[in-house]
Amino acid sequence: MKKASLKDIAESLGVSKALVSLVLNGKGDERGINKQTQEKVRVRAKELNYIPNQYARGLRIGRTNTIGVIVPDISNVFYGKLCKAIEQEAYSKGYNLIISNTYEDVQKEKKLISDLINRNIDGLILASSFDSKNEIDGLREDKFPIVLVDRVFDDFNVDSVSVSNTAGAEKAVEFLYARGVKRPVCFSISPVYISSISERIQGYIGSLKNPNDAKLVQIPHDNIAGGVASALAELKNEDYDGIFCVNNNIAKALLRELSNQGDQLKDVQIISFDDLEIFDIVHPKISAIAQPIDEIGKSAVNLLLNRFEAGDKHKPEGLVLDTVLVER
Amino acid sequence: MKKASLKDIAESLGVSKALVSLVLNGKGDERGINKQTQEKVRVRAKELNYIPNQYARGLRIGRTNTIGVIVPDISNVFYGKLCKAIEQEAYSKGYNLIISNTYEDVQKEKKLISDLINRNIDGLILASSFDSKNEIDGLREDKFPIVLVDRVFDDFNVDSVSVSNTAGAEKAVEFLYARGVKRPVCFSISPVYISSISERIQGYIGSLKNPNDAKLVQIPHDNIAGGVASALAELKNEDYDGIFCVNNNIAKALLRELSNQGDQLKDVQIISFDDLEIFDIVHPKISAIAQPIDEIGKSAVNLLLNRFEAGDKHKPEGLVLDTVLVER
DNA sequence: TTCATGAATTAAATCGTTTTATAAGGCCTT
DNA sequence: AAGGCCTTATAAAACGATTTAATTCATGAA
Repeated sequence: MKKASLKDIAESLGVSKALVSLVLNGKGDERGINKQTQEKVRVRAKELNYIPNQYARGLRIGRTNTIGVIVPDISNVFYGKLCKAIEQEAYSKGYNLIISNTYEDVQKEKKLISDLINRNIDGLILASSFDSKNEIDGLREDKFPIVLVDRVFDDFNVDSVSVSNTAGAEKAVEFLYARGVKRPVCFSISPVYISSISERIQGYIGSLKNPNDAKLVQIPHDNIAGGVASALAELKNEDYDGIFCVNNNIAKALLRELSNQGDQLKDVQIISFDDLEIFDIVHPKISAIAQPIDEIGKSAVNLLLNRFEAGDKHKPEGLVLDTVLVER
Repeated sequence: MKKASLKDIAESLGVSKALVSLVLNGKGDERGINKQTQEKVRVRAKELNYIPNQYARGLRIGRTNTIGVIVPDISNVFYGKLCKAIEQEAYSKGYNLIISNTYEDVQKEKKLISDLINRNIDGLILASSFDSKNEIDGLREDKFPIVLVDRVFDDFNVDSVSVSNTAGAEKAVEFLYARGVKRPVCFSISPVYISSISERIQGYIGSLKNPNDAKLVQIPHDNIAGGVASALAELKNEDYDGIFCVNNNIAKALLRELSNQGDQLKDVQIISFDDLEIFDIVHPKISAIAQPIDEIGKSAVNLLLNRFEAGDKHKPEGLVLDTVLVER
């Protein structure tokens, strides 16, 4: 049983391919095609289990109803949930996704972008690892529809969805103070050129009571476990009583290290950017600055769809969503 | 700057599209095309930044170098990691992925399968929520290349990659006994028709010292938190000292519930199928039957690629991988 | 001169749609 | 009988690649 094509339907009914195409695309009435004929076509299409070949269609009309998604690592819960949110919204609007991971590899990201584009995706949702917007300027010039998420660049000419990282970090510091913390320290990831991370660091420093003795630990992104361990060792004799983790990876590593050491840090308050389900079942419990992941995904898709409809006269939008403090 | 096509290259060089196509597909020598001409073509292609239109190509040759992946929920860490493993292997072999989630919705799964297939994916990797293989018989008849992962059916006519769930569950029970547990109970998910789950239950029952008083709790998959809570309440007066969770979702819910209740179950040993990073940073620590996720993904892709090459004379293979006990 | 051989290249068909421009036929007017 | 005007339907071109079956042209052999 081979797949049925337009031609099969047409021949079996003794009509033309054009007519069948018109009917199945809902243009039957508009084009004044006999109701009965229309009905016949629809019935036969169902009988033959006709499914249009999207590639022929895409070739002809230049759209494929497919959105490309590029994230650093889909097995990271944050991006997993983000992809889920994107997928649900896209699916409900009739779009499929092609998802790819960069693992923070800039070269791979470049290759992926061109790979996806020549697969005729209609648009791209990108959580980029690039250190500057230069890399995506080419896309901008080509007016390729793109939405940046999570990690954005200061550029009003491209759609983006992000959260108020600075404000989130401020909330985190305020929370620590409110819990009686006197000297908070920030566990950050390096490199810090990624917008979301640098904004969080700024927010942290900016809201310290005494910005001059900001304690900032940089942990290499490719050796988080080791970085956290040595950071804790170095801080051993320092005087601190609160920790702000810039993302969930750091918080997880911190938890693991504390667990290994038999958590002798009982009197330290911890808060992390990104909420994880596990944060309230571990010891010590970890408070969090939660991102509205579903909304980020949903907005990104809708921004892209708007762009599809408006075409060139679309005015790029930089959406900034709020975070939520989850106290534990 | 519009995208360059074969025709653009051909015209700018005064040769035919056919020649350009041949050269760029590496068939230049084989077809005896002048070396210099070949060089000219390649140079010009680069100049014009030529990228073949995959949809035209796919339409013509019937392949698209795209693999469809359908999983229940990509934001579940297990499937997230599985997708990552699949993506890495596929990418290294020149394939892209289209990933979709079913959220255990059988109707959506059906729709997704036909959606993906008419997008001309070359093959499908499927972690199915179907309760019987009937649903995929249509695909089998059409000889559509498909590999089942994680959840398989007893059917030697379709490729599959799974783990030895029964043996894994046996290991789990043995582990509990070895830790001095006398009366283990199994927290299962319902419905249990999913192969992986039912095999684990069988393994559990089969390896009990006294199968007659097997304690089996069924927790509805759409209300795991509530199910676990009421299960614990019911078991309150029962006499048990070990828990085997059939998957990570149950273990997570159990942890949360224990945490809420201030874990008054200190003397209960817990082991879960599927390992999670967090299992060793929570209290109580949770042992696990770990699945070789990377290998599952890798094998699935390679099985599919073998099938592509061998075509109809491919003999389906049911790969069963071993689990690893992680003691904590 | 003619014919075969081989090297290098190409014309044209094809994949399955969509869409534009046109046609066929019926009926009504004049 | 001819024209005009609906209604309904269709032929054919286009999208951009691949591939088969030819074609051209030079060379060497008979």
